[in-house]
Amino acid sequence: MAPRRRVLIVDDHPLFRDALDVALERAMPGMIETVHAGTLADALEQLGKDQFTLVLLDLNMSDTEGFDGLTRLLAASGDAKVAIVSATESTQAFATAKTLGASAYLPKSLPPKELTYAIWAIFDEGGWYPDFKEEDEAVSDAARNVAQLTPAQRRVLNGLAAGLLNKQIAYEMGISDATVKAHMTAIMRKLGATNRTQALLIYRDAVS
Amino acid sequence: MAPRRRVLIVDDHPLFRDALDVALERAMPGMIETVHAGTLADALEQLGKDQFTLVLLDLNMSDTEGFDGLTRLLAASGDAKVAIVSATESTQAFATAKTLGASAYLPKSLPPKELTYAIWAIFDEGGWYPDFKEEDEAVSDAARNVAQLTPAQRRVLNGLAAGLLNKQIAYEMGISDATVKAHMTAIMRKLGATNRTQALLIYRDAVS
DNA sequence: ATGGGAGTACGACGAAAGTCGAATAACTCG
DNA sequence: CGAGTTATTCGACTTTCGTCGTACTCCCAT
Repeated sequence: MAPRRRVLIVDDHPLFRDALDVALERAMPGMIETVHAGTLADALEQLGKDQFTLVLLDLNMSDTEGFDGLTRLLAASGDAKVAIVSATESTQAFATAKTLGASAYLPKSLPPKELTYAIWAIFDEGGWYPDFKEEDEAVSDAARNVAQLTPAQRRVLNGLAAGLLNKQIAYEMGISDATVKAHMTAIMRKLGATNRTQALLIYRDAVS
Repeated sequence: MAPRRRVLIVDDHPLFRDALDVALERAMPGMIETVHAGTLADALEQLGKDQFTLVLLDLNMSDTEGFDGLTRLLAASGDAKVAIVSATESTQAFATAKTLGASAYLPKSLPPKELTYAIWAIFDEGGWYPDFKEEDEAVSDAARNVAQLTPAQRRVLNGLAAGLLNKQIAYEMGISDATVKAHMTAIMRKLGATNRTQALLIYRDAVS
């Protein structure tokens, strides 16, 4: 008999966490033990306390916007695989998640049967992605550039994508705005932009 | 017998102008007289000289980016209807074109038969649009806000969407950067943004 | 004609963004 | 363990942005 699996479900919507619970139970009855986390902070705390086999992360959380949470979770997850659950289902989003290191990408629109199959694939084959062909060079370029940002830079970039001032980003991150500016400079260099507007355009292109 | 129709084809790609020529001829053999324009400046000049029944405008021209050309053309077109021909086919683009006053929107991917039908519809019913349901409130809101921008403001906004500095936009428009800033302030007020980053996000949301 | 009301244009000033250099921590690799 | 690399942090300067007041034009409505 296979070992019991511990899965951390990270989603700010309790109903949706339950839905994922049910889906996991249906896919592997009695084999899975789940822990719920309603915020990213919660999730990171749980990961610090216990070992998990898999983390299911909702990308569109109020706590953490975009791919910021993914990298932070990946950094803290140790051996656990991280699977994205998201309402957005563009090939760019798939590609970015894959490049960043997510093991799977489960669109919320996925039919129950395919979801079950995807869960099997995650445990048996190490991952699962929707069918998509790797996009043209330009798109992968942008995604690759975004992928090589550091966690702090990614958080700054998310602030930018929310239309925030450096000062506001600094407050949210608990650092000085001088630091945010330094991060912003690094971001622009890595993305090949000369100002924040261009950086935003490139970023939107990569993750849209 | 119906009167002869004069159509102005505005596209910087000669091959594509010819293709539209052929499509028009196939839809209404012997009924249509066309004039070609390779740039927006050309088109405006032609509109000044002659009367036209219809103007076919390519949105993605090197001369004029985005919906800026559309409003300028609408202002100069007098009685002529203006139909958009474009490679982008998002509902937002349709909605924005419609709100700005374009009579039709012809995606380049349109099959020949439907294109023929669309041309008939433009002349007989006054317009044609791809099937799309009016999007949720927020999107229409953004489109409506973009629609109420003045021509100069629209050109500034296009510069912003290209990632340009105010100084660069000023050079392209042949005005001082102080004026560009004034336009930018007006744009942000109309779009409900507090800085250029937010303005860009709202704009991208409206026309993506 | 004359008085709004837009639209466009500009200068000046305070605020925000971006650059440069430098210091500290954390991590890797021989 | 020490050396080198990278991430993060910040302060000081310069450049760019955004606001405010103002002026000029055009239009059209009373």
